[in-house]
Amino acid sequence: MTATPKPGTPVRGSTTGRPFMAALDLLGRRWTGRVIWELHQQPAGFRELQRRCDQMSSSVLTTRLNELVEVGLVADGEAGYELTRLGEELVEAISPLQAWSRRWARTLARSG
Amino acid sequence: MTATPKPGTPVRGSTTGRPFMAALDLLGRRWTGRVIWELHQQPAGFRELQRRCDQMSSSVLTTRLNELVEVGLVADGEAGYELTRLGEELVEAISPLQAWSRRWARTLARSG
DNA sequence: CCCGGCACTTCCGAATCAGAAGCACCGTAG
DNA sequence: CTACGGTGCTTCTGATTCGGAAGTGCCGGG
Repeated sequence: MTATPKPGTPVRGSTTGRPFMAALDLLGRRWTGRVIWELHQQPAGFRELQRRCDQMSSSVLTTRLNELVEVGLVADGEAGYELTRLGEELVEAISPLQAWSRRWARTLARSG
Repeated sequence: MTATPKPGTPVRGSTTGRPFMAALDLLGRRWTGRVIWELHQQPAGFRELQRRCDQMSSSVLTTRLNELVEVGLVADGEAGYELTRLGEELVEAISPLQAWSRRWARTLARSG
């Protein structure tokens, strides 16, 4: 498996390991954002999470969960998988994206 | 090529086409976030952009640029490729990620 | 005409992903 | 005890996507 991107470690496309680049790399993997978002809505076990992510493949879900645990965004607790404090902070950091995406939809609807 | 994710269109992993899911899908492609970020720093032509993105492959850069133009985030102007207003708003929407990534780095450095 | 730079495009091997199937481990019911 | 359903993976195969080198066509200058 490809190395999980972490700040301080050189990642795909950046030899410096700048935290922001590592974050872009981590988020730039299929399903990563979605998994984080769903766990923010509600902690869940493996299968429920898989259902909520439109039946994403179990093999990818396994690797995503491992990656996210490894970098401290997700923990395996009593309620199943759940976001850590850091994970919740990430959700807050990308939550403006929600409002933006609605603007995007409106703009595209008018002109595209 | 896979369809470019757009709000209102069913996208990979979501039959509803909810704008936010489309945004997560779009950003969840390799290099997309980075390309947007670099264009925000400074508009650039194809080759300069490729250099600034750590020599990402030209084939992928071409498809990313086409996708981003298609969904109205990037335009091909006088200074080369540049973000549209919508694109700049997206950068603002994800800019909290910068501060977060630094917290992430500090936290991992202590405990990971 | 020749050269260099640019913006791609094409090709192919490698990495990643999707999807189905299967496995081992519970806890409960019989 | 055995059977059974649910869970969290793991494995496998084929499709998609990515990486990287090479090539193409189009300027503009000399």
